[in-house]
Amino acid sequence: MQRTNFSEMACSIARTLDVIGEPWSPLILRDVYVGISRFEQIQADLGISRKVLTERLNHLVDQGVVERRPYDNRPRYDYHLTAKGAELVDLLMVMTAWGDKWLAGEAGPPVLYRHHACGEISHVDLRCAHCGEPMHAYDVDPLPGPGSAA
Amino acid sequence: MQRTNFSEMACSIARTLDVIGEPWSPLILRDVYVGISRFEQIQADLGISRKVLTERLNHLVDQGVVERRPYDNRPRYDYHLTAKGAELVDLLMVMTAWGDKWLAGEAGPPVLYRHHACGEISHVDLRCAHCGEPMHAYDVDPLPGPGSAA
DNA sequence: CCATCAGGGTTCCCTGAAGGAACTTCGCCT
DNA sequence: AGGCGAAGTTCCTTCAGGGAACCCTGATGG
Repeated sequence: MQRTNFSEMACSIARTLDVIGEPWSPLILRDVYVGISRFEQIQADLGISRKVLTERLNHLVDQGVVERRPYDNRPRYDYHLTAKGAELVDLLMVMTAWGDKWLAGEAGPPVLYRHHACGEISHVDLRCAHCGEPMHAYDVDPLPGPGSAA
Repeated sequence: MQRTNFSEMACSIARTLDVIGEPWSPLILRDVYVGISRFEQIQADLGISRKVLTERLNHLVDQGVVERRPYDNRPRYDYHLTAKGAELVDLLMVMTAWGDKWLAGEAGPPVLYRHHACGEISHVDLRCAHCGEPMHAYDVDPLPGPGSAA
């Protein structure tokens, strides 16, 4: 995607974008997460160009969020999330929650999440890791950190 | 960014990407959120091309996540988050948390969040909106919803 | 034992978006 | 009247995405 290399930016958002910010990457991650794990399956599911899919998968593997595994004696591989990648799914769940709320379409969401603990179809809510209270845009003061140009 | 129009995909992740998935958009949102709200300021802070910044801001305004306001009698404008945009900040906080954890760099994060409720510099954790228990990748079953091709 | 098949890519060309710098516009300021 | 500064706009060049065709490898099958 970006000509500009975000990883130089000393910003966690920018660096995260450098990992999954390229076009298609979040959708590829979603597919891998829900079990669409083979090249052909992902390509067919997303309608993505094979060239771009190759590039994205290589990049995700390089970044350590996805793992390439042989599943046959023949040269056949599938892709699985690493621990690092599994935590990126948080991002997908937040995108899903926001999209469901603000952009709800006719066809409805393609992925529903049933929460093991309560058994309900639910969505995520953000809490403070420290005190457990809700933590959204106006529940915090954003403070310029060391890497800020502001 | 994408030639392919994600908004057609009947997928909340894809539709969300259609709003803030283009290169730079999340970083622009971050700037607006932390108070870097004028065209020149954002351009200088990010080093983004003026052309692309214009396009992104127009798109964000069209999507209703950012609002353009005059701040002078002269033709001067600044940009502010709408309610829809403020909820997108959730996404930035999750990206920050993930990036801080997995991609920590020398310079450290550019934005720190101090939580009003507890006064601590903290980060977000995802909870089930229904039962309040932790909700991450392997705490849920992703179920194919109506829009899925799987 | 050669032909076919299927998965997983790679190569090629074409188009369109990002980068970058120069130019424009509008209204204040002196 | 001339200059300034914010906020764009225009133009050109370069590079990444789309799409289709091609390639390679190890079964399988007649």
